[in-house]
Amino acid sequence: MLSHDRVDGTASFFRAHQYLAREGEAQHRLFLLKEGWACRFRLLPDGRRQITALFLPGNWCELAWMQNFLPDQPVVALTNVRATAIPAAAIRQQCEQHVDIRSAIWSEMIAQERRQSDWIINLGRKSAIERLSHLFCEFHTRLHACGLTYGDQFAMPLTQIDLADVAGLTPVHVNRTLREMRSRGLIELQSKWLRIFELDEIRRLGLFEAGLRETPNGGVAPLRLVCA
Amino acid sequence: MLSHDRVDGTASFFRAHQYLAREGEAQHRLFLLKEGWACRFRLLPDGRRQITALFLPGNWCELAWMQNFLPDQPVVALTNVRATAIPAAAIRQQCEQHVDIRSAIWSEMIAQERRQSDWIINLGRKSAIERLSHLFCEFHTRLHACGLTYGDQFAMPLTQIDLADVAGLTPVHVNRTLREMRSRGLIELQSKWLRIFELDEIRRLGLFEAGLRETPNGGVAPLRLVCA
DNA sequence: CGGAGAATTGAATATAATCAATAAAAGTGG
DNA sequence: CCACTTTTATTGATTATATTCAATTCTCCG
Repeated sequence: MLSHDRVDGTASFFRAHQYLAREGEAQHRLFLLKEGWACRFRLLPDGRRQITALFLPGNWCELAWMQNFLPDQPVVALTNVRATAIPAAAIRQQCEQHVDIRSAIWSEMIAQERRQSDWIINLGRKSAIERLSHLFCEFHTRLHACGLTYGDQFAMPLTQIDLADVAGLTPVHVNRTLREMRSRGLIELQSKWLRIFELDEIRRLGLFEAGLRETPNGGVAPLRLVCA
Repeated sequence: MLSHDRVDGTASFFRAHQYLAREGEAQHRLFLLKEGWACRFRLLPDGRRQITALFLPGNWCELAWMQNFLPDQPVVALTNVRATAIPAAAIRQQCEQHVDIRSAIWSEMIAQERRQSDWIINLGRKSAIERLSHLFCEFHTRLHACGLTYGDQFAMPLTQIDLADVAGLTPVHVNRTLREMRSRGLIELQSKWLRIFELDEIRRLGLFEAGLRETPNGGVAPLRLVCA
């Protein structure tokens, strides 16, 4: 669909726990994730951590760096990560020249904002089991979009500590909530592999609205940038 | 700075509680707020409400509509609102043609995303008093940027119910927390007028990091679109 | 095999929600 | 401008959800 011959992407690899970006260190390349999970987070002075975004295969990390080279939050790999690194300037240039790239970037940005909005709703108004249910639905939808689901199951590499830092809970409470979900026959989670038995029921439970999320760019073809 | 002669903005007025946009109703104009506050929110089936964004004077409501005409969340005026309505198509066109407009829009988008990220941290990891403190700092910073603060005080039109729906708390708990803040001599809040006595202390308390937020566009002049 | 991080469970505690009632303030219409 | 209604603010008492502290077990990895 798109020719990106002029975008010189560099293959990059990160190991789990390795930083893709640090707070305040200029970042002149964006990463297009090919494989693995990463997250953006903030650490409060007393050690509390909140994950503010998850980057999954297909996602850009981070579009904001196109405009502002100084990340205000660190990004760290949660698993081994394979990505394509592309100079911010090159993307800007491509953006200038091609309508469809512009549109794709813009759509990705809006999708990101929408997920953030969902998280706000999650954190502000939902119980622990609702939050985790919603989260699992989100994972399923996002991974499904890039062909990484296998029916009702998929790789979910987050530890309970990570889940806690996403869902705004303590690891202990995440543990108990997962137990509850397991005992109710809703999910199966072991060895970083998640199976959702009752997707519809979990969607209801998590108040997940898939419909709206399926067309984040309102009819524009969901073009995905692919780099060399 | 910018000539916008080709952007035909229409003056629009809304009364408090009037909808600027409804979920699923196509929205072909964006609003540039001149005066008053509005919010975007989601209502859960059982009545829980979470406000996911606040629009203050100077803000666009909403940039996402440039790409996607169908809002996925309603926007309602919290006070009387005066705004300029501009066709999404016109903004897109201006965006295509002018680098500085493109840059300004992009910066606004990033600033919005950053505020959302802050809210996630707020909701996920902070206590009630920390959340409200952070919120008040955010209001102060945002209003200060458009000249609507008077020293340490400013108009803060949210009811305790609104505050609760922003901060992910119950109105009752907001009430008690405000009482606590008052009794500690941190703030004064009456008749929709907020005075912050100890801004530095409230910033510490709310874990508010103003520094990062002051330069949302990384050195690019903070150009603000002004319409006829 | 050994060690570190992760998962699990119990008990006690804390923060915030819920229920309920009253008081104050703001909006409405005559 | 005043009576009336509705919304908002306030407080107390009780309950619920989630946290904290602590200890043990399990898993993964080198």
